[in-house]
Amino acid sequence: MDYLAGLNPSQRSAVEQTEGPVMIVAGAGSGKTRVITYRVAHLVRKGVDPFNILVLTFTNKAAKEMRERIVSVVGQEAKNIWMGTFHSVFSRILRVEAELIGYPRNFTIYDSDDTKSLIRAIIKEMNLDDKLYNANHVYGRISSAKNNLISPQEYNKNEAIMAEDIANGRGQLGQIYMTYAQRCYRAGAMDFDDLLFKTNVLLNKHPEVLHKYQHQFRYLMVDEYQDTNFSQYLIVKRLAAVNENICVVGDDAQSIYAFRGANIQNILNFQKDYPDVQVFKLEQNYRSTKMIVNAANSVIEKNQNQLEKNVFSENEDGEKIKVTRAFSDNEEGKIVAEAISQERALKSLNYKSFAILYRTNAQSRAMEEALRKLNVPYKLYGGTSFYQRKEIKDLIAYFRLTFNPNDEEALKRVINYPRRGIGDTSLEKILVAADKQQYRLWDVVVNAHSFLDGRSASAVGNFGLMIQSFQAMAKTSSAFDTAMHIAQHSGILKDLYEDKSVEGLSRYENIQELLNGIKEFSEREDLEEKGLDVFMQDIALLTNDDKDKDPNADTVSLMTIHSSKGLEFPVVFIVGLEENLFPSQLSLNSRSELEEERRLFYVAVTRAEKKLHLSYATSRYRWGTLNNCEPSRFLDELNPACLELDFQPRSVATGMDGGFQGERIAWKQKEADSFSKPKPKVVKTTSILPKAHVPSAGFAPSDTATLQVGMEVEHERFGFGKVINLEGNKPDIKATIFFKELGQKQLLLKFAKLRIV
DNA sequence: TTAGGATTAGTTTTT
DNA sequence: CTAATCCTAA
Repeated sequence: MDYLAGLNPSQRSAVEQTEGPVMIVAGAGSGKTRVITYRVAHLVRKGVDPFNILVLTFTNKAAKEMRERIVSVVGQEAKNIWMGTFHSVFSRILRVEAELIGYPRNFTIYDSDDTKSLIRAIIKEMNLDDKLYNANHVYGRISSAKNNLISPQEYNKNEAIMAEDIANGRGQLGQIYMTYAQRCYRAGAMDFDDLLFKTNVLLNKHPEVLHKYQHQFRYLMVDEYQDTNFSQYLIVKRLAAVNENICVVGDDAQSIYAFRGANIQNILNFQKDYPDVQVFKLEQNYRSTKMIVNAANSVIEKNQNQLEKNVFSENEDGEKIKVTRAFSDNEEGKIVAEAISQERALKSLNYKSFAILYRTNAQSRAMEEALRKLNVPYKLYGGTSFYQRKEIKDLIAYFRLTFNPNDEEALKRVINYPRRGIGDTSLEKILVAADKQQYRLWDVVVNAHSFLDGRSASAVGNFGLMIQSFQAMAKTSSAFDTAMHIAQHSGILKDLYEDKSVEGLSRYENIQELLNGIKEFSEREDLEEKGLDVFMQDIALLTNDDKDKDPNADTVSLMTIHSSKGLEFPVVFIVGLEENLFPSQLSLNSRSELEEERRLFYVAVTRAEKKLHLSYATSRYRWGTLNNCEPSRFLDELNPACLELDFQPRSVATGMDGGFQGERIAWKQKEADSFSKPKPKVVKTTSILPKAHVPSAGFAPSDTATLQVGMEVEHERFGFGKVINLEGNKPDIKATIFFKELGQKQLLLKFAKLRIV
C-alpha cells in the first residue's frame, strides 16, 4: 500500500474509511482528486470488484481525467469501474431499462438545440407571444421543474407555481411544459434533464430495478457534490440506501452550477440523511503558492453564504499576481500571447504549463488569433463541439431518424435538406395531422397520401422510402457502411461537395472526419456491439474533449472557467476581467448570482500553481460593435498586497490609492468627457431595388392564354415590356420579357400578373 | 407553394 | 456572428 505514504493524515483517513457514509470537504487544491483516486484504488486492492464501484462526476473532462489517474494506480482493471458523468451513466442504465417506463431502448437524446426548437414550435402552435414566452426562459423554467422532480401534472396542480407564472403574465407555462413532455414522449426522446428525471421515475416505480442497482453499486462516490441538483441527489440517495457506502466530495466555495439547479443544501442534507457520517476536512492547499492562496481567500471572504474553512498553503511565497490593462480585446490577446512566449523561454517551461481562462466561449477568438500569429500551439476546449456543427448535426439527424423515425426534431431538420420540395406548409400539415389524430409522426410520413396532395405527398413518400431503405441497410451492414450509404444517398455529401467556398470545403472535411471516426469505431475489437445505433447512443452527451487526437501534445490550453474546474496549471491567465463580462451582466440582479460569479472567480484563481496573470481590456468587440468596458469589481476585491500592476492606474483627482475603483471613476469621467466623439455611424445600405413602377389606372391582369411572342405587356411593378420568348408547357409556361426599365426577366405565367397592352 | 435573400433579434457557464 | 423570421420572385 505504498500509495498511502504520500498522503497527509486527513487525506489518509478519508482514503481508508471505505465503509459507511463519508463526506470530504475539500478546499481548492487540497488533493481532492488524489484522495478519490487512491480511495478507489484502495477499494480495488482490498478486493472489491471494480464492477461494484460507481464514481460520478459532472463533466466529461473530469471523468476522463479521473479514469486515467485511477488506471495509472491500479492498472487496466480500473476500466471496469462504472465511472462517468451523471448523464452518461444513467443514460446507459436507461437504455437497458427504457421499456419499463414506456420508452424505446434506442430513445433519442435531445440536446439543447433540439429542446429549444421544440419549445419554440409549441409556443408558436399555441399562438403565444414569443417575446413574453421566450424560448430560453421557458426552457429554463421547464429544466428547473425537472431538476426538482416536478412533473408536468404536478406543475399544473401546484398553486404557488401557477400563481407565480400568472403574476408574470406567463400563465400558459404549465401547458407548454405538459405539451413539451408529451411531444418528447411521442418522439421517443429524452432531453438532458430527462436522463435524470426518468431515472428517478424508473427507480421509484420499479423496486426490483432499484434493488438490482443497489446491489450492483456497493460503493458510490460523487465528485463535486456541491454541484448536485435535487434530481441527482435523490438518485444517489436511493442507490446508496442499502449499503450506505457512499462518499461525497465537495467544496461549497466552488459551487458554480446553481444556474443548472445545483443546491448547496445537498451538503447539509447529507449530514441529516446519514447521522453517522464521517466528515473529513482537507484544508491544506498543495497546489498553489501562498500568494495565490491568499489572493483567492481575500476574494471568497466577500461572500456571505459559506461554510467555515481555512485554506492555507505551506508552499513558497511565490510571485505577485500580475495585472495588465489592454486597450482592446485584440491587444489583450497579443499581450497574453507575448507573455506566454517570453515566460516559456525565461523559465524554460512547456507550452502545456500555460492555460488561458475566460468567462465566455466567445472570448477565445481574440486569444486564438494572437497565439496563431506568434506560432504558439494551443488547444481549445469546449466551445462549439464538433458534434454541434450544422453539417454534422444534419447527417446525424439522418442517423437518428433511421433508428428512431419518430424523432420529431431530426425529421424537421432534414425532411427538406437537401432540398426535395417539402416546404414549411407541408411540414406543418404533417405535424398538425400527427397532433390532431395522435398518430406517431412516422405513421403520417409513410401515409403521406392521406394528408397531403399530389406533389408534396409523393415528395414526403419518397423521403419515407429513403429512410426505410436506410433502416434495412442498418440491420445488415457495419456502422461505417451504413453511415457512408446514408451520407451519399441522403444527398448531403453531394450538396456539400458542390459548395466550393472555404466554409463549404471545411464542412465537407468535417463530414469526412465524422465518417472516419465511425470507421475507427467499426474496427474496434473491444466491443461486441458496434452497429451505427451503438455509435449514436451517447453522441448528444459528447463534447470536443472526447475526440482528442493527441492528449500529450505540448499546447497551451484555452477554456472557460467552468470547464477548468478540477484542473491545474503552473501559469494561468484569466482574461476579460471587466464589469458585465465577469461578473456577467446577467448575474447582477441578485446577491446569490453575484456570489456564484465570485465563486467562479475563486475557482479560476485557484487553478494556478505558480503564477497568475489577470487582464482586462478597456474596449471590446461584442456582436461586431466596439464597446467600452470598466475593470471588474473582482480586481478591487483582491488583496492589493498580492498584486503587481503593469501600469499606473489613473486615480481620481483627489489622489487616492491606485485602486481599480479609481480607475473606474476615471473611466467614467473619460466617458463623460468624450461626449463629442462621434460614434461610427452605421451606414444603412440603401436598397438597390428599382424605383417602383406605378401601374396604369385600373390595372388588371389579363388572361395570358393568348399571349404571343412580340406582344407588349405591363407588369404591376416592372412596368412595360415586350415578350421575346415563350417556353414550356401549360401550366408552367415561362415567358422571357424585356422590360424598358429593368431589362430582360423570366416570369412564370401562372404567377406573374401581366396586362396585355 | 417553395426557394432564396434580407432583416432582425438575441447571445453565460454544461450535460 | 448565428439562427429564426419576414419578404418576394418564380
